[in-house]
Amino acid sequence: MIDIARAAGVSPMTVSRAFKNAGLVSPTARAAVMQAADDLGYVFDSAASALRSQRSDFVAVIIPSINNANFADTVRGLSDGLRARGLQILLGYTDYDVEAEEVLIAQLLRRRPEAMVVTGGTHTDRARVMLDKAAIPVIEMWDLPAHPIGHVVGFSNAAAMGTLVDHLAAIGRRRMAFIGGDAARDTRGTDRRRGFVAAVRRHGLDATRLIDAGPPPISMAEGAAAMADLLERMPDTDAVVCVSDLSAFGALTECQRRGIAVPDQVAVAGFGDYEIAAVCVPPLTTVNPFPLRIGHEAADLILKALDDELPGPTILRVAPELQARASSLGVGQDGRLIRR
Amino acid sequence: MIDIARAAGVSPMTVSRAFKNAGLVSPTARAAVMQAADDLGYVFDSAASALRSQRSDFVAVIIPSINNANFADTVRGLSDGLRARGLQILLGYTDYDVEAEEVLIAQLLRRRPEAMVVTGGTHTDRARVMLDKAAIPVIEMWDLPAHPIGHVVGFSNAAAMGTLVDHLAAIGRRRMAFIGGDAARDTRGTDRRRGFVAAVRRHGLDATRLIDAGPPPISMAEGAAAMADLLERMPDTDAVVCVSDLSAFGALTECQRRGIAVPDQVAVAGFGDYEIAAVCVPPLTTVNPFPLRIGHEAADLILKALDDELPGPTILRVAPELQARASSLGVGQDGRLIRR
DNA sequence: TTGAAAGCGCTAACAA
DNA sequence: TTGTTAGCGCTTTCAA
Repeated sequence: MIDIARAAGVSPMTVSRAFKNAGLVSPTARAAVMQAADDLGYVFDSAASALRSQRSDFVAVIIPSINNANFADTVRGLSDGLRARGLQILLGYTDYDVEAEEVLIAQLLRRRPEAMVVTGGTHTDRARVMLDKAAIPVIEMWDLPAHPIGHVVGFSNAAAMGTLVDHLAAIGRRRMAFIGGDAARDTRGTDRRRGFVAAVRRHGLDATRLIDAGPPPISMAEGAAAMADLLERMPDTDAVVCVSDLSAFGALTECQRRGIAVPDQVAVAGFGDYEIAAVCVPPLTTVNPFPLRIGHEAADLILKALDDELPGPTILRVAPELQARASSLGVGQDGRLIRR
Repeated sequence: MIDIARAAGVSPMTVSRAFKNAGLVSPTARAAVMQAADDLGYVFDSAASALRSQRSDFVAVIIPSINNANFADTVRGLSDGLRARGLQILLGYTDYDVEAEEVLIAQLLRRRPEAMVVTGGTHTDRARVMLDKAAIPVIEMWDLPAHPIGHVVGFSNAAAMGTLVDHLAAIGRRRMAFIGGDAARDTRGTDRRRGFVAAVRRHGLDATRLIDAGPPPISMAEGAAAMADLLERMPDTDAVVCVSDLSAFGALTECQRRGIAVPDQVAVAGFGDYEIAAVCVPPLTTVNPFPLRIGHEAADLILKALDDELPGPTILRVAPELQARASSLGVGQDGRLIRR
């Protein structure tokens, strides 16, 4: 910066101001600085800036998996909303492991992010302490934690599953099964299972058809294997709810391979409204949690929190929406959806 | 750090050394430092460390889209390989736009990454100049650029497509079509189209059945729409190659909706070997580019480059593999694949 | 609108 | 194995 200052015939401070593009520098000076910077191939050093100003312009974001279209959409929403303010995302993923999350939080906090976004409300005690002490805005998303750390942008996974079960009950399904992951790890998956069981019982139906498909995330292939298992053990099942659209698609294909009619013999439903749900044949009944909107709202919340415009911890509900499609409803000759 | 030093009864330098966990500190001193740090809730400041040591421990990685399972796998491979050395990924995505890439490169270079990984070999002139001047290891991946900037981990998209066309020709397909994106933007997609045309011509066949499905990435739904278009305009087509498995799956579903038999009437093939290709019915013939391996190899290359163990620019080929499945071959009564 | 002085929190370099 | 000194490249603060 000193070199640029010399070349432009100004002080380093003017160079600094020119790069912050506030209106605090004369157009002449700015032009001279930019010219010199270009000539000398100068690249601004954010680390030095961050150290002195105590503003890193980082927002840390932790998601369970980088390989998931829904979380990717949320990150896009965050990224879009934060970019306008010059905030950059520092991304980490946990592979659905709270211990890994703790390590990640410790690591990311060293970079002095201005805010931290985490997925879900389940964290280790140490993770909670670290986030508390960090004294930065914290946002939990994709859930409605019973004991939030800071702000929240999410929805009740259990309640959303209830909506799906209500739909299946309304179209006459009585022997519903759930395919999901190992209950211990993926808390959102566990919440969905819990919501399934509660809703099925509420309808006075049998809530014991639960297939454990292993540790999350449940892949398409694992969904297919779980469906095979289910069809062997409980062949009279007339509806299957899967923890996500990906496993639901796997389950659907298993039905196709076995010549089992969907939805005539068994209805199939997923969660997430991934693109595949709308495109596959038949299209999948599912629940849209609006991942992009979650990202946008989280970004908004961060910007407001950084501007001290939030009076206290804010809980923002993004209501999921049922997408009833042919995998549960059936399609008539005229192409319109019909009930069983 | 001064506070920790005081509390632990050592100098700040010893605190610094303890946190670098080299074997340069006595176990006693280290324990005292860690205890004090824990008591005081100290969090190491990477920005200050980066400024003084001129080592950011960042590796910048630029991919076209964060919402793509293949690129996500490559990022996982990179992340796994770099984590062991304490290197953290700074991720950016371009939405398949070279201008956006240029902006991103400028932004990321301000963070002083130790290396930069970009996708493909097409960049703006300014981007090339910036990367040159940055004087850090640069890796281009997912392609074999004609004029590499630095190191390369990739494959020829055109050649890989040729393999697919050869396979279709070998099983007797003669009227092949290609579904892909707007030629101007996605260079890997364009290379695949080019490879398709060249290979089809090599077999003495008509290479004019090219469907433009719009700007990349081509979604499942866009693949379905393109297939509908193709079936209307050239109903005698007996094989369709899509720029990716996602569009290929969309095309497959369009055939299912129209009652067109795959592969009997038309073979469908994709690119990428996404999970859906193996799971859908019938499973999709495709090409596996080994995205995770690309990430691992890129990470290896970076570590070697940072250790000055690379004599010069290195070109690492990761050979893609044809995955011939039932969407092109057909399945006999015994479940084994048969030719047409 | 511009500049001078000081210092953010670490670590390189050197010394003991 | 430990400590001292100086300074990384910016920006805050204050003054002109």
